[in-house]
Amino acid sequence: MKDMDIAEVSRRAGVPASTLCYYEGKGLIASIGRRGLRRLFDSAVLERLALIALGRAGGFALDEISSMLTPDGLPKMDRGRLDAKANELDRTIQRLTAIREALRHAARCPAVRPMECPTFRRAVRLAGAGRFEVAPIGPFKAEAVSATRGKRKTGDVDLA
Amino acid sequence: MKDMDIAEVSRRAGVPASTLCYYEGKGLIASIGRRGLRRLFDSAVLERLALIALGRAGGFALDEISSMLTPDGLPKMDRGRLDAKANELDRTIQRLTAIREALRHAARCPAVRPMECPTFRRAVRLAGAGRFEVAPIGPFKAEAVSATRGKRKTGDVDLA
DNA sequence: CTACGAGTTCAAGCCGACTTGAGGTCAAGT
DNA sequence: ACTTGACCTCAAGTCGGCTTGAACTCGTAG
Repeated sequence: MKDMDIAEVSRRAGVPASTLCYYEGKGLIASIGRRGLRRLFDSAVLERLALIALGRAGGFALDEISSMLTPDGLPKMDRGRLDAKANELDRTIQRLTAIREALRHAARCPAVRPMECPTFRRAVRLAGAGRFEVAPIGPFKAEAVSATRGKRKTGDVDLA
Repeated sequence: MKDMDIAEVSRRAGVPASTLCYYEGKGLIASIGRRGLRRLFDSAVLERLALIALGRAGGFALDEISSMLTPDGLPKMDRGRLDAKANELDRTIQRLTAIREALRHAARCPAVRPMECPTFRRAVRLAGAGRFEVAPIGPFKAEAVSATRGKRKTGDVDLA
């Protein structure tokens, strides 16, 4: 396979050349050599870029992605790690699904105040958005859905 | 209703006081007055914060959220806008689902190189990886969202 | 041979959503 | 009256993922 210059990789992968440099700097991709100063890539990089894009689309950080790939582009994670990631994603999906339903519902629910509507409140709860002790009309137990991985130091919601 | 000081709101909503100030500055929430310098809130703010958290959890920007709420906390978006949002979210969910499947599959597929496996390739394709318009992932999780607000003019992707 | 322009490096900038720090105010407890 | 410490404001810092700019190199077409 003929090797490609950065412009061609950029074109074929749909990734700006500047990003390719950046990725190379981070060790996410590697050029196969140089012609003068210029990088040369072989087509394997396209595959690798696809994997990187897949990871990004899944919300993974670049560092995380690079820890998931060997220098030769093979995944290097054990099954447990992959499954853990999948589960994490699964929780995200469930949250987003709840929010989507909340939006759809809000589009046609006639309740004056959204929180008066049980369906809406349920969505809020599923979204893990508000463990708030708001107007307890009906059973509204906030379970610690948290798992907030940012450092929420104020994280101890009272909700007695 | 007895009004609350910022510490109480913070505690009950699980949101740092600094964030409450920040939100007030942005016009997302409002205090009902001051005692001396100190802000006073009434309990309606908790509900409003729940809506804000819901929006954030859905990956919406603060500006976007504020454009969706009236000053009195009622949603002000028309049905079309809500549905559009829901659809957006729906596409995100589908992408994430594809990625989740890719991960699960990768955990047990014996193919040496991931891209040799048709199932995996399909997932990559469904994930829309390559031209990423990376969307809402987690709240409180490394903001994967942002960034792509620019122009991805480096358009067509051509996977290996 | 020479100019052109694609490529290179490195530092700095940008965006969003906050957080942190310095320095100041003031309500309330003793 | 005095101390305490919760609260205030505003500027600046942080983090991730890039992008942009300036200054420079060098392969290649004419």
